[in-house]
Amino acid sequence: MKTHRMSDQPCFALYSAVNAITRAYRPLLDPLDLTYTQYVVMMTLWEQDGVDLRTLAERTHLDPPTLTPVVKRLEGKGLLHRGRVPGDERRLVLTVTEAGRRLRQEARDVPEMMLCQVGLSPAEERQLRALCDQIRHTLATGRRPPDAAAANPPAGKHQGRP
Amino acid sequence: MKTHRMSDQPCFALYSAVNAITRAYRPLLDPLDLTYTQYVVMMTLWEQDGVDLRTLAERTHLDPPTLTPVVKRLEGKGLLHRGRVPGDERRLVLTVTEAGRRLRQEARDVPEMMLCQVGLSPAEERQLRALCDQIRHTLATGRRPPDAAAANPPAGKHQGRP
DNA sequence: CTCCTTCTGTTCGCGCGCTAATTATTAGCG
DNA sequence: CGCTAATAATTAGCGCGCGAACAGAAGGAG
Repeated sequence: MKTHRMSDQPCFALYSAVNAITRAYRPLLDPLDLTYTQYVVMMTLWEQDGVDLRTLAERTHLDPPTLTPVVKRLEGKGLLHRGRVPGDERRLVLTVTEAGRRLRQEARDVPEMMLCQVGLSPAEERQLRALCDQIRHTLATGRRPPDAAAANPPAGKHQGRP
Repeated sequence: MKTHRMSDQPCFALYSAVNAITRAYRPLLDPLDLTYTQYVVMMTLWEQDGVDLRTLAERTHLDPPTLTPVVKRLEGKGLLHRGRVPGDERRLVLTVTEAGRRLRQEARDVPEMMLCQVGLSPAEERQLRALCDQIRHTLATGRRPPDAAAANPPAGKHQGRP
């Protein structure tokens, strides 16, 4: 019988690391009056706004029911505008306001400060990002990406689909 | 100016991967009537019970205010007992019940099924665990572990402490 | 013994993150 | 045109995860 110790589980390591990162982000984001999720949403909209809620959900990998209250709070802070597509009253149009663009300048050093706090080398960052993206992709599609399947055979016998 | 695209941020990759993992765990844990956090707590107590809340908090890397309602729900399901140290009414003693031990058998395949779903090779698992443990340790102690500091110089100039 | 400090656990308040159900609007089809 | 199906967003309900404030028991100095 294998160990099955909690500390040996990669998922638990990930889970604990993310909790630690969220704690570490708080002091950086408190001066901006943002939570980490709100920061993720703003960062996504800074890249490209004028999108609807579903598009935002796909780009953040979050669900619409999670995002609805988040964007409402961000609208309440005056950082974005929740409009509707003219001609289709169902679809939202999320637009960053002038205040939201100003906040972008205040937040411009956050990613680099965060990277330094987690203390990874550039090579380790790339490794970690690749592994996490692979996990997310595998779980989202239900199978491994074809290129990784050849190079790195998975561990056990409980394949999700044969 | 560097990219600062959301998809380039290792922290965002971690955050999204953990959300995906939590979603993936749900169908595995629903038959056991456990959430992922409850599963983590039970797994930790299966390793060693008879501990107090602070010890459980250290081993799960969670806070007492998070764990109090979790262990109360687990007690409500009859999986563990919340007693007090005789002679020190402050300290809890968390003990797995007979039903809790039975659940351990039902849950014995969960870790392996989970590992297969995330689709990592054993080597990738080790890499990921090492990176996550390093992040958590760095953020918890405020500096990098001495061995890693020599081998992998960190990226930028915003060192938390000089 | 009494005050005061320390330690353990709990409560409070807020913001996610998700599933399921609901509402409102549009598209499609006869 | 009118009915139905679809689509987009929201609401409802639950369980974290955490900082801050609190309650109560134990320990220690005078």
